[in-house]
Amino acid sequence: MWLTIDLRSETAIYLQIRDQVIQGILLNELKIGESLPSVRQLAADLGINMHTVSKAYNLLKQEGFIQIHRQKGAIVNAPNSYQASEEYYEQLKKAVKPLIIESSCRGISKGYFYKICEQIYRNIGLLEKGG
Amino acid sequence: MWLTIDLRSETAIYLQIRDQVIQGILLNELKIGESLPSVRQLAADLGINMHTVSKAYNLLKQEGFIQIHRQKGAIVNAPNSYQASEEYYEQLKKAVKPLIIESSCRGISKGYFYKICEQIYRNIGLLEKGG
DNA sequence: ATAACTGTTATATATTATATATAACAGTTA
DNA sequence: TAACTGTTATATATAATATATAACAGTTAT
Repeated sequence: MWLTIDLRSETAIYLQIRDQVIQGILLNELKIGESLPSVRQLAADLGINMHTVSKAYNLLKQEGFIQIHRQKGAIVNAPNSYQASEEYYEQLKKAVKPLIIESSCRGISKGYFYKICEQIYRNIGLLEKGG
Repeated sequence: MWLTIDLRSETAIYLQIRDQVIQGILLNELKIGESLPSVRQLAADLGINMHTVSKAYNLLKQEGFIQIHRQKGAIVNAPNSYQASEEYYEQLKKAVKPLIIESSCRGISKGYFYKICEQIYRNIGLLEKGG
């Protein structure tokens, strides 16, 4: 299973699932039209409650990443369904800003911040399959 | 007062205070050795509870940004007290990574992501005084 | 000395978010 | 008919956040 969770993490379980599904889509581990495990199946695999998985799936649906069919289950959407919107740009800015402010305050230069980002991008690139 | 809070924000009040104090330090609105308002004073100004302010101050103390003296109040530390540590680098990476992953998944290129960061850095630079 | 101010501690309460536990429902598929 | 979907409902537990009072111990100004 490509999905793992950390029960001791400060990040809520349903958000960990959400983030990893998004990562799976980016890395092409989850392809367009592909089905995610059923809420019961994934919950059993991870040893958590069904409703926690359901919460993650519904969030992903609300954000456009997947569709949920009553019978077919959760299916990965095409990229146009979750293309960055103006609203998302603002949300992203609001999320990045305090990180830049604190890191700057702690003496991390712009160049070094970008270096850290480069590491992350490189790390994603290495994981990415079939470009 | 240079500090404002948004009660409807998803960000906890005590974290909003923390973030703005850090921003104040970065922008030199708060100088080394300068005192922050007392917990009671700031709470009254913001129309919130004393303990919420106290929680923010204690977090800032724990992170090295300020010192708290029983009588003198909360005093801004010198930069060496909150210089980025190896632990902080890891924390920063962990915070930035999901943002890069989601934005990439939503079709935002590395170049555009940096453009957004540039906007933020420029915005900070414009606000910065006597840098 | 007294009053006014510090941060701290303690106790109690309320709300919200997160997570779990069961159970049942309605529809599909084998 | 049996086994599987997501969904809905109800109930409970825990933790985080925020507030409300009250008191304590030490400093500072009057």
